[in-house]
Amino acid sequence: MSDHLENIPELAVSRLLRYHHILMGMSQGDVVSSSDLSEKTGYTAAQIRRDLTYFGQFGTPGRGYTVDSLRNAIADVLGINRESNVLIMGVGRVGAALLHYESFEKHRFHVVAAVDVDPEKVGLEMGRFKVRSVEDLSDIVTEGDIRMAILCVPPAQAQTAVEQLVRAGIRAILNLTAMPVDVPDDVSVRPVNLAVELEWLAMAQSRRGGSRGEKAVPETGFNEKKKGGD
Amino acid sequence: MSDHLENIPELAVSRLLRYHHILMGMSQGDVVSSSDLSEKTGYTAAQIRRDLTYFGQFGTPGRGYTVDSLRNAIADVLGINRESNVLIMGVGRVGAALLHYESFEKHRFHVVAAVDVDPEKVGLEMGRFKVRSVEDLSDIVTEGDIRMAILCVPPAQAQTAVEQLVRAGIRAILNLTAMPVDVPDDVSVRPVNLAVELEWLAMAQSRRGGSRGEKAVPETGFNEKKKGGD
DNA sequence: ATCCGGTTGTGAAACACATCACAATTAAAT
DNA sequence: ATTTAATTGTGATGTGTTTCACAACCGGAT
Repeated sequence: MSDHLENIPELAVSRLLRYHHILMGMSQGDVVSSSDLSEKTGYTAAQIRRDLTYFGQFGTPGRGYTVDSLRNAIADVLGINRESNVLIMGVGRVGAALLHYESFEKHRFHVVAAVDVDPEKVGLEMGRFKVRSVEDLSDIVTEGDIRMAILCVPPAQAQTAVEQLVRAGIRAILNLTAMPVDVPDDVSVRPVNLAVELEWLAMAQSRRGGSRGEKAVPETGFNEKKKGGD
Repeated sequence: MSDHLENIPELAVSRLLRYHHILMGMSQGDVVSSSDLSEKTGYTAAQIRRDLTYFGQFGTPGRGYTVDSLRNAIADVLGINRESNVLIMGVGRVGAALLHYESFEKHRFHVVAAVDVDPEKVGLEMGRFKVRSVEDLSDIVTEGDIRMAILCVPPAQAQTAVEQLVRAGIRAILNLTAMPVDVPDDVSVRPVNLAVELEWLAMAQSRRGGSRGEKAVPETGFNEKKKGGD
């Protein structure tokens, strides 16, 4: 059983992440069928079952899947079944907001440090954190066993900040600045740009206006029915 | 020329949005070739050319595409070639941060109002806005010709807030709460969940750790090479 | 005028992915 | 035990998407 992530179709991987997320919101003991998941996701039941066969067999015919074990199996194959420490780079309005964000913990991400260049901000108490200086970055990263960072600096400083992060040992960066950044091949960046997200909505809007009613905006950019997802 | 959005493959649409975004960051007069775009996006040059053929012909052989006209053609077919007014629902830490966010304007999104339920917050001056009461929502939406909203209320209030928005006439909602919401079929929701974005990074991490070096995290969840996105 | 490097646009082939439809399996009821 | 209703897992099939490879084209140099 249990093929590896490489052999699973890209599109299936994005759905698996979605299933995982939904399963997290269900009570562990429950049983869920492919058609239950179908309703919640908008994907067909057959597709969901097929997605799962890519890496094993988890269901019992006639009943379905137990939430707990299925969620666990997916997390295993996706490689997200572990804790991660996270650092917040830049405690402007956005960074400060994230320091109070609570849903990271549910997903086993632990925000363990906040860093800024501005001497005015270094030393301030924000939420349960004391803001630390970017000069101590390497130490902070090492001591805290941190590999991921959320980048919330002003766009103009994005590239500089990224280089500091990489030098300090960070391997994965969630880029919330509106600025694209370059990184070495062995570092991952995931950009989140709210303006682009609004473009998706604008597209959906014009689609409706232009013709008859149509599907809602897909989560990843692909097939799916309605219902907001988080 | 110029087929309509319905006939363009879903996956191509998501790439087109990406091209559009990149072209926005280039000087209007310049000429860009499919291989230039290939470098910037990680998609193959052939695929980029193919994507464009779905709705017309814009290039000149031997030279490439003029940034301005290509960007415009893409915006037209995607239906995002117009201004949109946007409302911010909930001015907690996140909502307040967005009131100062500047890159919306570049994408022709105009934040024109901020609304909250909390009487303590109503009337406050934030950025260039005076926070208004959720009770005036319908009026605000009508007067401001607003069809899109960014939802930044606490998760527990998400569904209620969405219902208020829909009743007031909002047709598209960017959901920044970590809570899935239900909407009527004629309303679009686009969820943005930072914890899920971190999961993507965690996946990429474990992929590297598990074997040899590999691709960076794709923007939409699919093929692409390296380089941070915006 | 002609050549030449560079690039587009696109049939055709290859590939990836989704859907269909059903045998195999199970838990529960009788 | 046997039946029943439900649901999984998967060959086979069909559709959608990407890649390949190259003719047609353009602008500039000679």
